Amino acid sequence: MEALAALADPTRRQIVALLAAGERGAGELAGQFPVTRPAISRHLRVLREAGLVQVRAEGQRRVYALDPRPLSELDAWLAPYRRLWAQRLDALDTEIARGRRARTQEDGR
Amino acid sequence: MEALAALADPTRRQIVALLAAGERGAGELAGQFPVTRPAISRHLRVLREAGLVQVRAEGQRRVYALDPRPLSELDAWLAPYRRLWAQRLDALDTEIARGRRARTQEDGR
DNA sequence: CGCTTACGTAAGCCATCTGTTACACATGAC
DNA sequence: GTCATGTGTAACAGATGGCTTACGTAAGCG
Repeated sequence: MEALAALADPTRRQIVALLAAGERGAGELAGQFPVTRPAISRHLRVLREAGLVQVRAEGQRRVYALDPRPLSELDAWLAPYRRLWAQRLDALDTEIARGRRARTQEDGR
Repeated sequence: MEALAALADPTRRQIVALLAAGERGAGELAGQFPVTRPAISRHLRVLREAGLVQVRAEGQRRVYALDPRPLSELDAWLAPYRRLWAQRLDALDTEIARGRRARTQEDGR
């Protein structure tokens, strides 16, 4: 789950979102953000090391592409928790009622 | 997506995993980790501020419970990307073959 | 009332992260 | 070759993060 650390940064999430729409060159990406190009270069490095993006050289340009596999891993990590909110949505009223009843008894309120 | 930053830390992910199995007191949680209790207290604070856990006082104990809503948000954030790896799984063989041709000349499967 | 238990918080230390400016180094145009 | 273009890296400053050792505080017990 190294991807989580990479995705913790908002700029990197935006980069990922941009790349989801298609490949882009490094400079082209950098132009979308209010920070300097080296800063974006670093972000790209982090994303690369997390396996979230892949680069290929195209002449003097570096073209970045999203690699969705770590996102898929994240999805898998999330899977076991899904029943928690599914349950909550399915039986919202009863869950809340049950919880409130239990609390009320305990608190004596 | 503040939850992503909270979940970037492995200890906090473990806490979340523990709480997925049921509520626990702060000390009980701290006992599961090789760090000191104040460190866990801080982690719990971060999780609380990210909305991932809720606390209730039970006498002098603080009982923590997982709140799955931020996880659900994370799931929603992830949703638009799902088509990417679904697509990729379809064409996995070709993708991998192309990527690895440089290293392995062997091509059995 | 003390004393213990179960916590949270404050202060300080060190590592890591993010940003900047300055620089190195290929690629392409001439 | 010379110069511009595209991009990564180095070095540094400032902020943030996580850990530890005190310390504060409220709930229970005698």
